[in-house]
Amino acid sequence: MLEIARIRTDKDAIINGLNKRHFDARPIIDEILEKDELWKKNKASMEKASAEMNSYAKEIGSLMKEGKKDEVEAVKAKVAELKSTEASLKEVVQDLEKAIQNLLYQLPNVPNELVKIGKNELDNETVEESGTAPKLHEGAVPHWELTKRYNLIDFELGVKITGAGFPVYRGKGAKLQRALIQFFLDEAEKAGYEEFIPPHVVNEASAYGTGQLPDKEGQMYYITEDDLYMIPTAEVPLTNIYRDVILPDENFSIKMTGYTPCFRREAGSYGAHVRGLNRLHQFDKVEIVRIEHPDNTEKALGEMIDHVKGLLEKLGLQYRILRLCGGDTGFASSMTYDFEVYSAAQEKWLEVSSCSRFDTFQSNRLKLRFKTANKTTQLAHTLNGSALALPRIMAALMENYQTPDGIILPDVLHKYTGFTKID
RNA sequence: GGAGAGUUGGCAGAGUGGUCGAUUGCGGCGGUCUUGAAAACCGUUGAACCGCGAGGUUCCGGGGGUUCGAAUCCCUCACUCUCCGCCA
Repeated sequence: MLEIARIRTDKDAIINGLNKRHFDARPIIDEILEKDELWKKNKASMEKASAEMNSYAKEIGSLMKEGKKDEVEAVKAKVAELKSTEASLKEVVQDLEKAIQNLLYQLPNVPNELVKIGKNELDNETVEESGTAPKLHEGAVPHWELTKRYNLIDFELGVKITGAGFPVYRGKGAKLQRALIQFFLDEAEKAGYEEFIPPHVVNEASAYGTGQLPDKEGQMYYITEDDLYMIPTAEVPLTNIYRDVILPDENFSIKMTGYTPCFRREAGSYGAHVRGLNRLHQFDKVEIVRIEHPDNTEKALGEMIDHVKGLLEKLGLQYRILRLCGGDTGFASSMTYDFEVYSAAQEKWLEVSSCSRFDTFQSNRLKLRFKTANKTTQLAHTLNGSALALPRIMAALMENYQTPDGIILPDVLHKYTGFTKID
């Protein structure tokens, strides 16, 4: 959520920035500013009435002590009028606050200056590309054939137990998945991230804190009986660790990681997009989250990108990095880099990671602040990225490392899996 | 699931209708003393909003009510703890 103070001072910059998303913010911002002016006016009158009432109340207090009953009655009469004035002003003020809040919720984050104008994924810029596509043998097949051939993942069994999009991993498939999680967590720890195992369901306040609510309500599984949401990513519980926190000074750089399953309803997709591991309702992911001083955000994002690159290089997967255009950048993000690995058998790029900076968009909702040198409070910056999402990594590993004799795993995984080959 | 007790500032913990945004202790910060440190002593120490400022308003779990006046009384919701039951 954008800060109202920033809208007051930087109106034009915000409107221009949001144009890069093809989002016309002007009508909303004009309405916000108009209501904001009214709010200030009414609030000032209301506070003036409150101040008068407070002083009368004190006066009554001292008159009571002196036992001047009749004078008390006279003062009470004066208060009665003020009270109804204050009550009606209060109603106006609260209505305005609610309306402004609702308008603010509609504004996405302002894209970073590096972000290019654009409508959708076709306008994303490729900023880096590594290696070349592996040459597969004659008769190479997509991962959904391989999972069946080697009995690694049973999609039909998941349908029986739960429904589409909830695969059952078994045997070496389950082990490979667990090995990758362990590998990713170890690498994150080496890079200085503290590991957490957070709750997999969160309350409403947490879902608001990171911006899943109110914009993406339909994306999350909702447990009505207890008013809880199943997490769509570890970003939600991890970032919310710092909800309503004021860090004591400016010297901080908080680095967290966590493995969790992620639950997404993902309504409205079909066909090849959801085939096999390409899109699931439940999948595993290791997430990295950072809370940074605004001066350090750019550097932090760079480090996260380098970390993800390192993982993909160790796994020997060809990848490319995209800087998302305005229209494709997530609602809360000011800049997002997507990592895609090349799936040789499907002959297409699969998104395996997304690293984003949110600047103050999340921290404003979270009330995540730090104390500056001169004792004021300032909003911190939040960032997060996948390092990495498991299903498409699994898919790419299986497809790209397949041979006529089986799937030969990259060296780095051997100590985690306990086997080198799936056949 | 049943019964009871709670929720106050970074923490501990007072406060049951009127100068209470809140006694006190610890912690933090500044100072005196000291070669330095500790101890002792003195001072200081929550957040949000409006305002150039002076200043004002709001916040004692959330919401609502009673009252001229609420941390304090009433209603309601949430959460925490204790005991019992059930159970990994």
